[in-house]
Amino acid sequence: MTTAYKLGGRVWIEGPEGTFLGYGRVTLLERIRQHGSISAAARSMQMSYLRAWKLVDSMNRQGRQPLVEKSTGGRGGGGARLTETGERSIELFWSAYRDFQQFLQQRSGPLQG
Amino acid sequence: MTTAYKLGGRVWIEGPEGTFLGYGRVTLLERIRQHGSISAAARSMQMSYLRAWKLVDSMNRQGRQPLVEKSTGGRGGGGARLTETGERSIELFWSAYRDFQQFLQQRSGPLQG
DNA sequence: TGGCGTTATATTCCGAAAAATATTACGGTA
DNA sequence: TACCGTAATATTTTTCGGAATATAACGCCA
Repeated sequence: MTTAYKLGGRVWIEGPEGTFLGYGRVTLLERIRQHGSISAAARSMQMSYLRAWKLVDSMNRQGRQPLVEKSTGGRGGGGARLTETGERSIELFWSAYRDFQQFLQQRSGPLQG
Repeated sequence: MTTAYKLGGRVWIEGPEGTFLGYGRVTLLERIRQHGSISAAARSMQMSYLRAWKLVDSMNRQGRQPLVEKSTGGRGGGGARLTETGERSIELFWSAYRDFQQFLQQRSGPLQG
């Protein structure tokens, strides 16, 4: 048996200012849903709060409506939660992502180098 | 009319040590064919010779056979030319690349965010 | 034998991106 | 009013990949 090559790749959804949704961004959204705050979500995936905040900000600015609703102060210091748009965005990306993975799988077969 | 999102992405062919063929690498191969040397190819695409040399080395090591044949010294200082494997590798990548572009195009349509 | 332009390789330098750090604002609660 | 943990934002520090620089080896030719 000889070495097998395979097709690799990445996909993302592009918005007005570049990347809108990608693997990392959507994973972050899911963590926010799970943990209820940007900071807890960031911690849970070894991401700095600053980076997470910027990603959320970028997504909120590019979405037709905000994907994440944030509140500051109050009991627990505040938090963040997904909007309906946020939920739909997650689905939107994973759907395209799944199709892409299938494409990669199928297209890896005919790679006779 | 609302803002249109579209699907973006990249593909590459993976070999034993990671990326084997990608857009930049294959473009480099074509430039080597065109110019007859690694250094001239690199210059023609604003790439440093060092970087170009490393890419060629990586491809040669990962291919079943070398993609680029190099000679040192002599009239003109030496040079480089594509092997038959190199030619076939270019085709191999562009073929997958074209299919991927088509996938992106088609899959961008159903992006109703 | 010296010159040329290439391949080959080591080493230093640099800038941009990421990480780390610091500070302020916020608004419930005790 | 003091405290807490968060959001929000500015600033400094670190890291790391690429660029730049330097040098040797090679082999033909004048």
